[in-house]
Amino acid sequence: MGDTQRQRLEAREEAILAAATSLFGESGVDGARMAEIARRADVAEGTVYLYYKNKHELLEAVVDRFWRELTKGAKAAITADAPLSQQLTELANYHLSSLIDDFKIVEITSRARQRHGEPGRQLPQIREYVRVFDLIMQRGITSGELEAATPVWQMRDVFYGTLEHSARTLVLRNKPFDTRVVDNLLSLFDGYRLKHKPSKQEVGSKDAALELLRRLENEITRW
Amino acid sequence: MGDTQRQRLEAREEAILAAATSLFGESGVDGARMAEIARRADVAEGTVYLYYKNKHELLEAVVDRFWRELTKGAKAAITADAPLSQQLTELANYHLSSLIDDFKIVEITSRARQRHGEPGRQLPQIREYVRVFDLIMQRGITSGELEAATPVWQMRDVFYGTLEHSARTLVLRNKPFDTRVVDNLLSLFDGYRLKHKPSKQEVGSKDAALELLRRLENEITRW
Amino acid sequence: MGDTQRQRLEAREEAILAAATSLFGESGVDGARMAEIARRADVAEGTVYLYYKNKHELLEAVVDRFWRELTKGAKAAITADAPLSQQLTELANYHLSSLIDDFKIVEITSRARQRHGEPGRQLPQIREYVRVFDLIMQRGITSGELEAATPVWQMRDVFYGTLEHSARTLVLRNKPFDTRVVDNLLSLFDGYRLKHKPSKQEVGSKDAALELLRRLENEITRW
Amino acid sequence: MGDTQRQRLEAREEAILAAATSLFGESGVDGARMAEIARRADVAEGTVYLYYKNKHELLEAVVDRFWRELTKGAKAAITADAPLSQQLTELANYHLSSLIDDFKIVEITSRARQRHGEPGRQLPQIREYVRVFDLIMQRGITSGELEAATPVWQMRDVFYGTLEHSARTLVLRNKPFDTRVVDNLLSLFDGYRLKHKPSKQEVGSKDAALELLRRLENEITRW
DNA sequence: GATGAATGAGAGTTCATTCAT
DNA sequence: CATGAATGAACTCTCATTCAT
Repeated sequence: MGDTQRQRLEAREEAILAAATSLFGESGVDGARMAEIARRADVAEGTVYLYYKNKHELLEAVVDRFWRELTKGAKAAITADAPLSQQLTELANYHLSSLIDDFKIVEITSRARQRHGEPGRQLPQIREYVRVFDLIMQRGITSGELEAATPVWQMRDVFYGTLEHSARTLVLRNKPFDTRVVDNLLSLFDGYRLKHKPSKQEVGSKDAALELLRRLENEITRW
Repeated sequence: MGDTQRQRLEAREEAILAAATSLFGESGVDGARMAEIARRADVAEGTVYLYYKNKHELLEAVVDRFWRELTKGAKAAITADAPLSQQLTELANYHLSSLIDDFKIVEITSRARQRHGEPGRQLPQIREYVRVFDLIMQRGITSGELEAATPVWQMRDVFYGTLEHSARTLVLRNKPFDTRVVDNLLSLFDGYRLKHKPSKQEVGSKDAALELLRRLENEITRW
Repeated sequence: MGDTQRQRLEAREEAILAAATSLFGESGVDGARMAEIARRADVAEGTVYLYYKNKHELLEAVVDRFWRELTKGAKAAITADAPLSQQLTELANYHLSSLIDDFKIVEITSRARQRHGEPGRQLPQIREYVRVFDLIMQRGITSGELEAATPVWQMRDVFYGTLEHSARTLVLRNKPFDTRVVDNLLSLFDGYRLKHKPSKQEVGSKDAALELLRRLENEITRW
Repeated sequence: MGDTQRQRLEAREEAILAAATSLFGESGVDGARMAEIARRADVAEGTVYLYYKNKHELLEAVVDRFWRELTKGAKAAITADAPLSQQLTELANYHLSSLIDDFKIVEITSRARQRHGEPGRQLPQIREYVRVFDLIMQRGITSGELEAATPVWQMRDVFYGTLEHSARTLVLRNKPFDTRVVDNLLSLFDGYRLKHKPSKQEVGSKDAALELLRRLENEITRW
């Protein structure tokens, strides 16, 4: 029974978090009414305050959970023993699609950083998420797939920042997930890769141009 | 006398905008009180409403002005006839340092996108700013300093996104402007640079295709 | 316990209505402050809004209640099986004295008709009250005490309108309830009554005049 | 030039009054904005205050003018030397149709009575208008067409009140002017009319009393 | 623990009125 | 006289939070 009791509590907390997440996403932090969150979680208004001291703590919990889940998902999306390029692709795909899907929560995150009017703090759960990126980069260096000259954080900033900005661009233009963003980023990342074989890549540059031309023609019609 | 009158009006509008900008930055949109903005602008509360219909329109004006000024500054920062790498450096430095300095306004920008309960709109002034980046990239392609294979918007996403994310990282870690971020980004951009000027031999029947390619890219850039 | 709860809610609603009624009467609709109404009802300002969405709905409730109570009182004031003339007298007395007592609420009624910027609506509760008058007239016709030639609504307009206007006249002159108004109206209503016996009424017309003279002398001192 | 000047001033005052009248009628006293009144009168906001100290004085002027014009119109509508019944008909028609047409201004009149929060004052211009009714009644008595037994003010209350209430009923039901209202009222007024001219026989020692009676009536009429 | 009625501080906004030009 | 930008007091209403049940 103690278990059942605890489970009910957790289910309730989860319901509140889910309700808050969805409403924050829909209406923004200030647009979301505590009363509406309670209604969606199917609890009384006062009940929310049994779980979270106030609206801001609820927001922090929402954001915290979001990034924790995101971290979990990122780790799950990566094939641990695959070659670097595959791992990067997997992570890029996951990152870009997630940011697109939960764009609103990402935007709201900055609100959770503000405690009282102080300058922004770094949220630990976000650092945890970023660490996933760093980890992959580090692995690449260790395995010799990435050059060691560029610091991890710099490569990560490019990787993370490009995809984040692309996500915002896509969302604001009502565009869906776009593979080319990932493709481009990965091919750029070749610049960080140790080059053993300059070989075939340089061959047929004009054919590549023609091929690209064809692709572009298709793209234009889609834009 | 008409001039004096107009000047006073403009000075007042400017004072209100400045007051709002600083307070929004310090306290966030919702933390900023209209009364305090009026006080800082040294006008009566009601006066603010002569210039801006409501708080949200004031916010929009603040954000609008910020990005317009940013665009102006970016254009001024670039040496028009310098080689690409210098222009990129100048733009990157300007972008990174500006985002660091006005981090709060950048964060607040998302609030200005929300009109009522609609999904986010793209703000024209931001597009204008982004266009500066696109312009540089396009110039690079046209001058043959950048390869034409990668669409402008993709290179720009890397450039813009990396610096933006780096700015956030720096700010949240209380770090100042860091040259290495720019250096790294530029050296990465070498990946996009043509390693050798196209020789005459490569010119031929496929040049038309390349030309078309370039034209198409332009169209894409303009959406 | 549920009963106690419900009773408390109703008591509160009643307190708010009473407070609003008195303050609207004293200060007019726009002169009445919601804060003062709350204070008089001994509740917090916000509490008023739990019961009424806004000031206008509160006004509507006040007016609605007033006319409903008035209707109830009118019905109670009439002796159901008395002869017509008595019923008319009772109703006239009730109507006149009520309108005098609650003159302000009657005046305010027109404000409750305005919803937004629409033309005035008829208020159902007033129609209900007017229906009491129609009912009496109708009864008189049915019982043969009133002639059927004149439509009920015309007789009612005379009855209702005369008394209402008299009430306003009296109030604005700071005069109290005046029996002569009712007497006069009722004697006029003889014009609507079926005349079986022209008999004694015509006798002693000059004596009546003398009698009236004496009465009038008294009245003049009173005016 | 002085004349032109004065004329311009009067035209302006008139424009302001007209603008205020129409807007008060459309939007009610509190719904009417001084700025909008100024706009309609084609003057600057501040100009209104050169002619009227504040909004309430403007309201008083509007109401005052309305009833003065109404009085003028009523006098013009009556054929001075026609028989009583015709004069009554003319007055009734005029009264009813005017109240219907300017229902809003009539309703607003009560607002003009309130000075500061004091109880209502009688407005002199309304008294003047009512006096027109009294005058007709008095004429009827003097000419022997109306019986002297009923005080003038009582007959007038019936006459005035019935029509006023009918006007409100018609307006609120979106009905137009209805002749039957006037017809009914006039036929009812036959109850007040002498059925036969007083014969000489009835004249005697009691005539002095009757005469006094008539005199007293007059005094009462003037309050 | 759960409820939801009650709270009341505080916000944005309006608009009659003023006064420098 | 006329203007209309500026004023600022005062309003209604909201909603996060509390607490008696």
